[in-house]
Amino acid sequence: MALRVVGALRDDIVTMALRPGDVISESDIAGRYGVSRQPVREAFIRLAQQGLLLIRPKRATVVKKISPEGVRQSRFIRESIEVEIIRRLAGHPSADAGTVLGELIAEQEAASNANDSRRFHTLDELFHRTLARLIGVEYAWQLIDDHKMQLDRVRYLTLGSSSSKLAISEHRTIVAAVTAGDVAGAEVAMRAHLARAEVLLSQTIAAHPDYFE
Amino acid sequence: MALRVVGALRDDIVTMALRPGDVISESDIAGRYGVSRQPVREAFIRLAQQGLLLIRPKRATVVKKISPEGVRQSRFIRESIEVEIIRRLAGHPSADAGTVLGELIAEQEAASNANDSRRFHTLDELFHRTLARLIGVEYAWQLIDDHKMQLDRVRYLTLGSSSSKLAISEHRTIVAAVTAGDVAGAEVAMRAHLARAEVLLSQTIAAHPDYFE
DNA sequence: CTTTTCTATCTTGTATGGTAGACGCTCGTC
DNA sequence: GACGAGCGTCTACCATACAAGATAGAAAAG
Repeated sequence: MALRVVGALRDDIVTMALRPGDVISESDIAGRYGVSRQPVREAFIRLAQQGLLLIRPKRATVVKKISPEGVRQSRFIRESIEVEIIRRLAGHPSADAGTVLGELIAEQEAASNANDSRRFHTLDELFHRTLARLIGVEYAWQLIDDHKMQLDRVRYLTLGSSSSKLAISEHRTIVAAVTAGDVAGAEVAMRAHLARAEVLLSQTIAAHPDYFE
Repeated sequence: MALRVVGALRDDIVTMALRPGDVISESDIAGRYGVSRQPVREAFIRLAQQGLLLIRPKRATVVKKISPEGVRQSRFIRESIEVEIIRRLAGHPSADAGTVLGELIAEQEAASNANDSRRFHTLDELFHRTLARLIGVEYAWQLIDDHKMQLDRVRYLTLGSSSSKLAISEHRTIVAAVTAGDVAGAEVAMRAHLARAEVLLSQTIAAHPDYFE
């Protein structure tokens, strides 16, 4: 089906198997997956709406280059929402929030010690998603997830730079502030945690300038 | 073209010409607009991704009913971002921000006195969009715009209840806090401004229960 | 009268043919 | 040698035809 093509292409894009600037035609992808052009076309439309492809009518369809400005604003959106989440969470600290988050951090430490960066990435995402779930706005996280694909492409380029120990430490600081009901402290900790991605971006741009616009 | 169908259908949906629960088939719309099924189909995909349509495979396509939970979380997203915007704006008050916003409010008052609710709505949207533009995150507003369609459907159901005078007053309070560099005050004012939509929602649900799920 | 099964007719999904537009290359001209 | 016009070839786009699934209603069996 068409959805299968969507998933396959999205994976290829975020894992940089399809690199920014690559041109892909409907016929090309259709032949590669053994389907007709129509499902591929619909997949293109979906991915274009998600900002991964750029359809230039009657010309070609290219994998969208990463827009530094877009990444910056995606970070702004994420920081706005995550800060609001952490403030509400610290303002009304639930009983089991600390335990649930503590268990997640423990698993993250295990993954970090095992050098399983893939699993650590999953747990890190789950940590932030759990924060949203604890105040009942998990749907809001789905929104972040869509825009996080842009950030994930950058993150994939900098996979080896495992600063997982630092991230775990920051997670602990955040949880501590939440359980203590320290709204201002939780906000500061969350902003600091998210701010680390800023330097990553400029480093990545310098390392792969042709992937950006 | 297909984009024309998208625009027409989106307008019909937010203006309640197509009501939640209505079933629309590709052939039906295709015949109505004098085009083939294919462009209509692609329009359906786009609108489904925006949460306005629900495509049930091999069954039918229906105008999605308004999800109260979805509206609630859309409001959460909007409040998170707008609060962050107003805090940054109050923290670094630019010189001409006060004048630009003041002119917009003056226009709003003119539209309100003329009972031109359509124009007032446009100006209200422009006001918030300008706030985003002033700190360079206009793209973030586009994101809100997508999710605001859900809120706009609710707003359209309560069109006559013109509380424009109150909105203008709140706008003035927000701008005053921004120009004074009062971060906390601006945040409080913005939250109060956005919170008014909450009672609107429950009222609307009671008035049109069959439009919600 | 109730229940079950089958069929007619909807729907969306897929495949294919044809169309118009944009690009690049070749050839001709200055 | 440099530049410009014309043509071939690529693309996304649209229209049409076919296929597969799902539902509603009628017909038949209990």
